Formats: sequence, C-alpha cells, structure tokens
Amino acid sequence: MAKNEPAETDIPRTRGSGTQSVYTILRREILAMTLAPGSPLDEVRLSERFGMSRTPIREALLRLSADGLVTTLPNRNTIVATIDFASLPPYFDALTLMYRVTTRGAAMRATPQAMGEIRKRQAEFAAAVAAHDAFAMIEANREFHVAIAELAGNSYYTTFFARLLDEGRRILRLYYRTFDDRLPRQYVDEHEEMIAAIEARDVERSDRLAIKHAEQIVRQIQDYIARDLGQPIDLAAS
Amino acid sequence: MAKNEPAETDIPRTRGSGTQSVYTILRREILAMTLAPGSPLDEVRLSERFGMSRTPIREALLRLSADGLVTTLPNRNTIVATIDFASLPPYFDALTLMYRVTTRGAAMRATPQAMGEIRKRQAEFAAAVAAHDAFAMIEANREFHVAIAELAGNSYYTTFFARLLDEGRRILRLYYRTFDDRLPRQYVDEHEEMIAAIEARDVERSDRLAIKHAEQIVRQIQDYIARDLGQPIDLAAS
DNA sequence: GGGCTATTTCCTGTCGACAATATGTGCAAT
DNA sequence: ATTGCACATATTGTCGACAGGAAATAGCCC
Repeated sequence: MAKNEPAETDIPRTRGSGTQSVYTILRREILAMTLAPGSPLDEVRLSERFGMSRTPIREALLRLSADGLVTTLPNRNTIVATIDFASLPPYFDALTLMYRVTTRGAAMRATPQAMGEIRKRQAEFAAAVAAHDAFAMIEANREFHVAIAELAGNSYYTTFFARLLDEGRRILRLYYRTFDDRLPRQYVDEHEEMIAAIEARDVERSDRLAIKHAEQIVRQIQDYIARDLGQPIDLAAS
Repeated sequence: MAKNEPAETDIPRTRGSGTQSVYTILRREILAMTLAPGSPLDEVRLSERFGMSRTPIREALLRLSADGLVTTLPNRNTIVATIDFASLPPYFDALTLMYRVTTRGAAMRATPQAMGEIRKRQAEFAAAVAAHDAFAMIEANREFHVAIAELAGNSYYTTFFARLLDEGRRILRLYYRTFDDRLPRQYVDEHEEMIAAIEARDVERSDRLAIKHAEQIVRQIQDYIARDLGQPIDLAAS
C-alpha cells in the first residue's frame, strides 16, 4: 500500500458523524465477514484509514464492543469477536423463542396497512434469492423478521431479536459460503406462509410456522457444522 | 460546595480502571435513583468530581448509553434515561417471558450443588426483607433471578434478562418508596416454592410458579401506577 | 545451545486544548 | 408586549501528544 494512501473520506465531515460512520462501516464489514473473526483492529491504522483522530475510532470500537461484535483486550488491542460454536445450541434456543414470540405478537396486532412493510421486505428477500446474492438475502431476511417484530410492538423483543439476527448473519454467511448459488427457495415460501398467517391474525398457526421456520434453519446449520467438522483436518497446514 | 473539593479518589488509579470505576459508580447511582431520571450528566462536572480527564468519563457515558441507562443528546448533553411508563406493558410481557424461560431452563438442568448459589441469593433476599431494606432487597432479587438464569445455561437469556431486571430496579424503587417498610414477605415464600420446583426438576411446576410470580409483581406495580396517577396533581407546584 | 532476564517497541489509556454547535440572553422593530 | 435576530455562553466532538503496560526482541548466564 502506498505511504500516503488517501483517507476514505477527504471531505470534512460534519461534527458528530465521525463515530457514527466508522461504527456503521466497521459493523457492516464485521457482519459481512469482510473482517474475519479474530482480526486485530488497530486504532492507529483505523484512524489512518478513515482520516480522523483516534478518539472517534475509539468510541466506535466501544459501541461495537457493547454490541458484542468486537472484543477488547485491555492494554493490548481490539479484535473482531470470534464465533463460538460451543454456544450455538443456546443461540438456536433463543432465536427460536424470538421467532415465535415476535410472530405471535405480530399476528395479534396485524392490520392491513401494517403488512405493507413486511411485504416489501419479503419482496426484497425473494429478489435476493432469485439473484443468487447470499449477502443481500441474509440482510433482507433480517429486515423481514425485524419488520414482523416491529409489528408485534414490543421494543424489548425487537432490540433483542435484532441483535440475535445480527449475530446470526455471520454464521449464515459461513453456511451459505458452502453452496454459493443454490439459495433455498423454500424460505421464500415459508415466509409467504407466515405473512398469510399473520394477516389472518391466526396466532396459533403463526406460532407453528415460526417453530417450523426456526427448526428448518437450525437443522440446516447443524448439518453444515456436522459435515464441516467431519471433514479430515489438514495436519500439514499447521 | 467548596472550590477545591477533593476528588472522589486522590490515589493515582491503575491504568484502565478509570472508565470502569466511573461506569460502575454512575450505574449504581442511576439504578438506585440517586440520580433522578432526566438529570443532566455534565462531562466537565463529572471529570471534576472523579478527578480525571473527560476522556474516561465520556467512555463510561458511552457504555451507559449502550445499556440504555442514559440518553445522549447530540452536541448538547447527556441525561439519565427517563422512565417511559407507556412502555410498561411490553416490559412486563418481556419480563414474564424471561422469568418463565429461565426458570424452566433451570429446572431442566438442576443439580444439587448448583442450587447452592441460588439458595445463597435467596438467603440474602430474605435477610433484606427482614431488615426492611428496600434497596438491598431489590438488588438481592435481581441476583436471585440471575442465578437461576445462569443455571439455565443460556448466556443470551442471562444477558437479556439481567438487562430487563436492571431496568426494573428503577421502577421497583419507585414502587417500594410508597410503603417504605412493609416489604412483601410473600415474595420470599414464592421464591422458596420456585427453588423447590427447580430442585425437583419439575419443569411445568416451575413454569407455573414463574408465571404466578410475574403476575404478582406486574399486578402490584400496575396497582401502584393506577393509584398514583389517580391522585390529584398539585398544580401549584408548577 | 537453551532458558532466564533486561530492553526495546508497539499500542493503548489518559490528558489538556481547540473548534463547532445548540441554548439562552439582550436588543430592536413592529 | 411580542417576535425576530445577533451575540454570548456553555458544553460537546475532535485533535495531537504523552505516559504506562504488554508482547517481542536482544543479551546474558549456564
């Protein structure tokens, strides 16, 4: 890399936007796995990259740390949070529960006009699947479920669920990396069923669909992990 | 206040402990309602109080902001987060759900030695009730339920639940302020029942007790709010 | 040559200062 | 008296610099 690499933004940014933009960019890169888990995040290097002082960088890292996306090693450095496969079963439990609670809640409060946002997200999801764009699909999936959670109208659930879904984005990214373009049309159909059940205000059916949807995802990822861990380890590489 | 008020700590603190201690102290004061909701938190004044520069103060405030305990008004100041009574119903929903999930989970994984921590917390809770110490009781109650959540072994639930319980501490503080020393022995008994059900690994009974316990708390606080809002407002005070 | 210790180096934690912005205040005009 | 604008003030957002710790390196003793 050249010595005087121009910073990411040379236009003088507005006051207060520094932390925000760094946070948003790093967050996106972490979730997209552009920044691999465990990668060191050097404050000085980041400040050079973004063309600002270390202070806004530090604040962005602090926010990421609160989100659980990075780990701060005191007096040493900050690294991208690693993915702990041991805690996947609890993760799936929590995810399933939130799928259920938010879908049930949405079914209880569904109104015709409130379905618009959800349908829009579903359309984006379907488009991403059709375009074989795994990244866009994962993002649209998150937005779809968050939209349902917002309809349910409990901000505690929405916040917690959004966090779980974000954490899951990295795992899904690992998962879909293995079969790049064969994205599951099945999820699109399941989403459609959920929309129908919510719109019909059928709470119990929504609940069953949420469970089914969650089980689907959990099973697929567990299969992937089992397959992956079953593969012979290349001892020579160490 | 004197001009050269000595700072809270004059001993030179160890590197990295600045942010941590400020965070801990402010957090405690906010949860104990020593710092009233809406109180302004001035960085300069805090830096004078704690005898350190604004930087560690800012980082502590940032962490509190991530916890939802303070609200940052951009380019203006930071205030202690207000209590939004409108969002109490969703809060109670979430709290009840987490009571249930963690108690069920604990009942599924109960082992004789794992009950020790829970019993210890319950003893502290009972002692606080006997001593008519509302603050200690609220804190012990939180620790009791977090201990159950930890036995359940799902860190996602534990984290979320702990956050909910913390947020509830301020509401409970409002509540118990009204009848200072008449602390409900009833909760002690309910806790005992829960311990027994968990130890017996009776999941369904644990669940029922969790629901009952949650309903109890919700009802009492709702009564309190209804009573409070029903009281005539002293217009002269404005 | 190997293990222990001193030194160096890199990076973070903290500091004081400056710049930008929002609120409050005073004045003038209607 | 009230509204609008300019100014003053207070508080945050950002910066560059320095100091303290931990890992990496070099030196020393065996």
